[in-house]
Amino acid sequence: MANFVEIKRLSEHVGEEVTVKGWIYNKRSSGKIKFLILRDGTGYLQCIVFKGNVSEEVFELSGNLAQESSVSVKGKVKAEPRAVGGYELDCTDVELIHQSQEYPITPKEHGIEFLIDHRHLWIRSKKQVAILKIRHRIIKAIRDFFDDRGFTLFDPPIITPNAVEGTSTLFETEYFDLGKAYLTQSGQLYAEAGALALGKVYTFGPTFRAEKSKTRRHLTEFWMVEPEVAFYDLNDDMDLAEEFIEYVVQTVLKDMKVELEILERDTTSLEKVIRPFPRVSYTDAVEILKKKGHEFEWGNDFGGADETIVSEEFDRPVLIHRYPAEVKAFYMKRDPEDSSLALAVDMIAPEGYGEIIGGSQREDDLDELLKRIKEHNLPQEFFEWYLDLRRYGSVPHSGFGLGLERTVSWICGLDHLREAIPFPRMIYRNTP
RNA sequence: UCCGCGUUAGCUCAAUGGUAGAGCAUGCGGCUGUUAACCGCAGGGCUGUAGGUUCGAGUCCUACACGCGGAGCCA
Repeated sequence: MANFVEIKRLSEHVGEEVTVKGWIYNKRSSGKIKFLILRDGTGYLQCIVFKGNVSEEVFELSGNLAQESSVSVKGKVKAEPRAVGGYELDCTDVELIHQSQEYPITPKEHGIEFLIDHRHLWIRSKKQVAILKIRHRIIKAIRDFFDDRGFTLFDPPIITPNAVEGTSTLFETEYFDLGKAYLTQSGQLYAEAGALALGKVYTFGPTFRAEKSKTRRHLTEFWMVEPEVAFYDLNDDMDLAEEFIEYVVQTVLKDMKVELEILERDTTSLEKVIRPFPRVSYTDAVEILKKKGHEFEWGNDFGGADETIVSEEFDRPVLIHRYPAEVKAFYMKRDPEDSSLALAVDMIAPEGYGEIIGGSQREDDLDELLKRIKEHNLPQEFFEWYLDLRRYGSVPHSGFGLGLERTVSWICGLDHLREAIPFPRMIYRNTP
């Protein structure tokens, strides 16, 4: 047991003399009294340094502490409604661990360019700490959800010899004597192999897209969860996605109230994320667009603006299913009732956050899949192992991918994905 | 790749074509309950780069660089 107390546990020590270690978040002074706001990653604590209660040296030191200096403070814990967090520390001693140099991120406003240049320090700020804690809670909720339902975590390779979907551009690398290799853009094909081995699996890891996307909804490196289940059809897949999103959102609402408040997130929209979610076919969604006076030609894929317009019809995430096969990936199964449609589903988050889930029932027929690979001009030799899954006990199976940062961004109410991950990787930035 | 906007103090921003300014941060001083504390004083500038127009350019024009936002693509 360490010899200091975490700020979030101070309520258990009212009246006691304790030691707290942390960093100077801010300070104020008024003659013979100084207010040090300490942060330690678990919370914020107002430390009172009265002249007379401490030695002359400690009083002077308290006035000279630069922002973000690290200190160890000793004092008595008091309940104090005027202080942040409801408790404060009546200091008897302040020990300097390290005097900070002039800290670049001041308590005033900063521009995004400056903040992102100082991302390694920016993550110490109150809102960023709240976001990163919510991100962690979301990750845990995701893992709990699948673990509790008998899924096995199945880690796909990150280095792959070929494009999974063939549509996006990939980060390329030389792989010893074997020639070009690529950073994965999806673990899905491997998850399918896993599902036929283990029944229910999910992958959870980083994926990479070298597309020159330059929007608030894109990162070049992002985390994705991809469940894949044997014997599930598209409807089962949608049921799973619905239950999953409801669980994640409601868990965060329940456990992360303080952080959501720090972010000033209006949670009324999140509170409505309760099953069942509306389900509309692509064709119906096109009708919604037309009805609202937007020009749209059946057969095109939805853009971000189109998604938002459709989602505004509903008060919770909406599932759009059965897209034109033309705009979807080669591995998606065609709708037996209309072969021009793919058994695909996207989930669109409310409030303009766009697509957070993309999934489908997979093509399980060998000949159909061979035909698609040819149509898409994909190199069949790279897919032989994938085709084997259709040669040896093929079954209907389905899955989806959830973008972690988009989910974090939506739940936290962020206006850009770059704040949803500790160190974002974007087209014109790979530092810090 | 395309379209739009921007670049002035460490940071956030002002400044009719006519002497370069404020707040925060920093330093010094004041204040016994502050809440992005407050009050006083001080230091701090090749106005992104290179050209051009003009008696005179932070301001107008051209090019370039960098950044931000959006489109396409997608999670």
